[in-house]
Amino acid sequence: MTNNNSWLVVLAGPTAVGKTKLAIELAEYFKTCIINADSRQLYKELQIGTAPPTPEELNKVEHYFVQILSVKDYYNVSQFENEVISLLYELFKTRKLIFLVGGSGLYIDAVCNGIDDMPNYDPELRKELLIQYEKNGIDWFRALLKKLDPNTYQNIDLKNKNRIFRAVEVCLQTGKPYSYFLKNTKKHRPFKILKIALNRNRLELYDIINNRVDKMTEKGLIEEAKSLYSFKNYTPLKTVGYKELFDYLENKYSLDEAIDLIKRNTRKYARKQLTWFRRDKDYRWFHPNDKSLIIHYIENNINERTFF
RNA sequence: GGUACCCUAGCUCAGUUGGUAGAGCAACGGACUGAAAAUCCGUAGGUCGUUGGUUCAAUUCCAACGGGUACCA
Repeated sequence: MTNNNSWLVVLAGPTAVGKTKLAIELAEYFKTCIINADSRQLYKELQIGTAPPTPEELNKVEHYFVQILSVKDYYNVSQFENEVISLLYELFKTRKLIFLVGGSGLYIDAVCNGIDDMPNYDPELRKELLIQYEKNGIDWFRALLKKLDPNTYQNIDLKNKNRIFRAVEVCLQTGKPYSYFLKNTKKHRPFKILKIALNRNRLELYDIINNRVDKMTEKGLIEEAKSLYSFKNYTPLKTVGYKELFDYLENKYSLDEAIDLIKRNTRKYARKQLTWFRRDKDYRWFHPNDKSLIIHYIENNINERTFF
């Protein structure tokens, strides 16, 4: 895979825009496989709410990283990066083009650029810090961060408690400031990358999202959420489509309110994804219906027509 | 038909003892390094129901009209 003719083609875009369908058509055309880059389609229990490829679709094209984990498993972007990269080493032995398809911007960037080497989080420490947080509030945490890592304190969003938590955790775990690990260096990849993003008219996208939520409830999303209720505090269940139904099951909302909230939060999520992909100027934008334009774009870039 | 109350941002509602107005949600934009479908930040948007009166000045007080809600007949 050290040759320069290996291509990773990224297909990104907001949820419900049509990535899955188009990716399968493209993979069939180029006779290759798909690596999923959607942080929630990794989990096998999330069958309905994350709109993973259907069994028929999975049969058409070889897929990787779809429903490989349990919601009980701990997982993170760094593991994803490492596992995808070693899989790519294998796959590029027999293929020249591979698709990376999904909507999780951070996961895609981790594969394309890499992320810095840092310690994993320590559940015990986090539990302890959570207790401190409840007791002392966010100001106490800010002060602690300022003491442990003035550099990060200067640069971080001090209103974002997840960021503060993470930085403090790394400092306490390693005895070194978080900023020591944060090098922001782009890793070299022994393959070329072509980035494609999909988008469509906003109202049309919202319409598709709203309809898809209705279809999910018809398919049994509520039952699925009920069956996963006992895992509601696990990270993978902090997901649009599930968290709202957990609140419904706790009588915080009516069912109708919960479903409206799922639609609203999915629309919001789509916008957040667009913000992420817009920032990266390497993306070339297409409408999901422009399949032949996309095929030309890929072929023009890779300069070859056979892929075996 | 009578009485009372209401009409302010796309929605739900604050508010101005008279000096042309805000919150939450929605909309739109942005940030993003082991929680990322997470977690945060910002922007815009109103002839304050209509018409008239009082006043230096009315979204605010008064009247009529229109629309709504509740109660009484």
